[in-house]
Amino acid sequence: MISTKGRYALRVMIDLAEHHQDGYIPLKDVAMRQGISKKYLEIIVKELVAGKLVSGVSGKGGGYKLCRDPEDYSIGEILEKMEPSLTAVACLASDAAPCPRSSSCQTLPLWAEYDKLTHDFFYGKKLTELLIV
Amino acid sequence: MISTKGRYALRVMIDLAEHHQDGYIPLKDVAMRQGISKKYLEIIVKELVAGKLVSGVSGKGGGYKLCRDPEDYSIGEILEKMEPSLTAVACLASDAAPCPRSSSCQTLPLWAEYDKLTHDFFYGKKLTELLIV
DNA sequence: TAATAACCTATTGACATAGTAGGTAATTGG
DNA sequence: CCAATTACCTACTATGTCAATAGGTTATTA
Repeated sequence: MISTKGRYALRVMIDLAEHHQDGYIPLKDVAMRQGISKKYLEIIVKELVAGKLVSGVSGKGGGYKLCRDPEDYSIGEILEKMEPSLTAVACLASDAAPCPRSSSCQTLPLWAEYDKLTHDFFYGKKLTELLIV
Repeated sequence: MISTKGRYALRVMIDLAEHHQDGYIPLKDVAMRQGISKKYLEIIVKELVAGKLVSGVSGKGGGYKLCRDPEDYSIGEILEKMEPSLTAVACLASDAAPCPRSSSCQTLPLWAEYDKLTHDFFYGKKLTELLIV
């Protein structure tokens, strides 16, 4: 399941993309428009900054802004910054302990196939495909 | 994420399918072969029984057995019996509270499309595709 | 009739989720 | 130049889910 962090992050990115020409956007505005607590969004945007997806400037006239042009973001990379893993099963997560059954596991190929499907879907979709403007 | 319940349930179903000709299979045997605690499997199999996927018989000579032929099960229906929801976001779960933003939500179509992809993938796969025998 | 096996209720430790609270540091418009 | 604005930081917490474990009772038959 995609958590609120992933979903809200996507909405923040959409919001910033739609106001990309307006320079730095205060988080207050995004929170207002999206109907999400500003305090909670702070946590989320912090991770987006750490992931080099957006940049922030403090002080009056400051706010957040996309680092690149909106068309250069895929949904997949946004979600992967926020979710511990986009993978369907713990066995395939990047931080997974090696499983002794993996070589003989009859279900592993199924999960791997689904993982590829998921990855291709979300990395194939671009942020601009979700914009209204 | 698919939980252990879903993954173990699938392995139980595979195990029962591979021993389908042997009549009722004691859970002890399945637990032994799969390397999963029998106690935990009891919880899982109980739900499979409630979902009419397998049937159980008590007493000596008893055990569990698939209700239908192995080729008549899809992976999707097995997983949906065990997981609260196969859906990617809470908004689309069957027990979800109606969201006031749904009509204007810019991300909802994305989640819906991914949900369909997931559904089609897992319902398209059959249990027999995972068998060795 | 004793062994076997399903079936039942309850409990628990660990962890993740979805926030809240209250502050400090940086920057600039007036 | 300073007060308003805004990002940035650390910490805390309630709630719920997950992944089991524990200890029984009931049903069936070799």
